[in-house]
Amino acid sequence: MSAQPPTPLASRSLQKGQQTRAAILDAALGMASHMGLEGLSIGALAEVTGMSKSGVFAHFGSREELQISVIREYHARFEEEVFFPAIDEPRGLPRLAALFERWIRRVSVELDSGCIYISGAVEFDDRPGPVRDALASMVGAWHAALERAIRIAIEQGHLRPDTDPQQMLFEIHGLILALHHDARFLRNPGVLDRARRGFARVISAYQTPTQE
Amino acid sequence: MSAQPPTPLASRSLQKGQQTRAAILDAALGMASHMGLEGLSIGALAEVTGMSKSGVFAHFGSREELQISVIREYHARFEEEVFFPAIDEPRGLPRLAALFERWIRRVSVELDSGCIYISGAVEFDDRPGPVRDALASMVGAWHAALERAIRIAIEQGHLRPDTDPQQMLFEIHGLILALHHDARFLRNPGVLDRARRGFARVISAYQTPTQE
DNA sequence: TGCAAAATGGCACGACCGTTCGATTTCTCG
DNA sequence: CGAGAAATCGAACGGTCGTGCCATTTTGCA
Repeated sequence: MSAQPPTPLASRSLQKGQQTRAAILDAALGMASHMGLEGLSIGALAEVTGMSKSGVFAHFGSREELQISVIREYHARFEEEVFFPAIDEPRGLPRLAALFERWIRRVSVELDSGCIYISGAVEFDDRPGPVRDALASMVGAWHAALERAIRIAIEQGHLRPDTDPQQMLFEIHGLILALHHDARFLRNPGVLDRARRGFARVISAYQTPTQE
Repeated sequence: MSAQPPTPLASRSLQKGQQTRAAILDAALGMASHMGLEGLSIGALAEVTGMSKSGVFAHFGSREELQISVIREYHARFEEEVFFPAIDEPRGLPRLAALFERWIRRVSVELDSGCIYISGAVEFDDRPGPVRDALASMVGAWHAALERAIRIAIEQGHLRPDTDPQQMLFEIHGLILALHHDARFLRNPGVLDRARRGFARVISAYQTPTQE
């Protein structure tokens, strides 16, 4: 839908269109971060980018496709900022800790605030359809990556062998959600350190009783 | 606004009006549980209750007031189902555990599913105004009640005296949010027991090292 | 340079929204 | 029972929304 050129000729004609499409997507991501995926409006998007409504519309074909594109774009940036840098860390606890540290920063930073994975999950938990499917797929991939990191930490002997990876992931995920809630809704300062302390407690509960 | 009669005469004229108002509010609560507070529509509400749009509208005066009324109604039911029954338990850990157990049931039950506190926090974290204020007030009251229960458990000697109540509340709240996320968005079964196990781990981390 | 294709703009449609207003029905109570 | 108040209805307004259609501009390539 976005990689193969539909016309047999003109193999590399993806210049101007893709460029403005990227600009629209960038604005859409900022808008969705503040107003949610359901708050995305083609009219408002046109106003921000200085284009006409139909000009914006033509790039996606439907509002739903726009929402899905925003989700994919968020996924790409999330990988870039959280997953890829952390995956360079040594296998086991260091990598898991790096994933968490970058995760909490991504969620709580004031700038382009708001995690679409979290707000989208609430918006679409009762709304079946392609948008929900795309969202669930991305969130599932991220959770699977985290679970993998936990399993590696077990294999490396950093965590107790009887650790339940899904249970541990559940508890870590809860810390992220509480961070998001308290930082963005309640505007509690210093909540980032609460998340870090919670993570340390989870780790210490599951790690092999070496030092101490 | 809802208790004192506005007219000097007619002291007990709150019969038919309040009755249909309650019916509307009941339908609105169910609708908001599924579509969110922003998904509340006066037209759809009129269709469900079999009234006219203006008939529904007249009971609240504005959509915002309707949303706030829904929040207050949810708060009342939350108190009724979670807070009041648990407050009868003995002070300390039993009471705290009862609060948590009723809380997770309220959040994860399939029927009129969806916690308005949670979905509302996401919807209004970037939207100032009276609705957000009302929501934050209710959530704040509930968190304060929980923190009080934790402090009592410390006083009773059930929890270690150096326990940070806010930190503990943060971690418990995370379990609830993760439960809500996994149950409603990911549709993971058995996630209720994950929340219970997480709570047990939090308790065991903060409780006084008596038995074992 | 010129031509086809891609990109964008302009305009209007139909649907739904919250809200207003005045008429009408229904209730409440002396 | 009857008067006055409360509750409800019906229709309409102004607005925003996503979307379709067609003219126009811009782009990219032979």
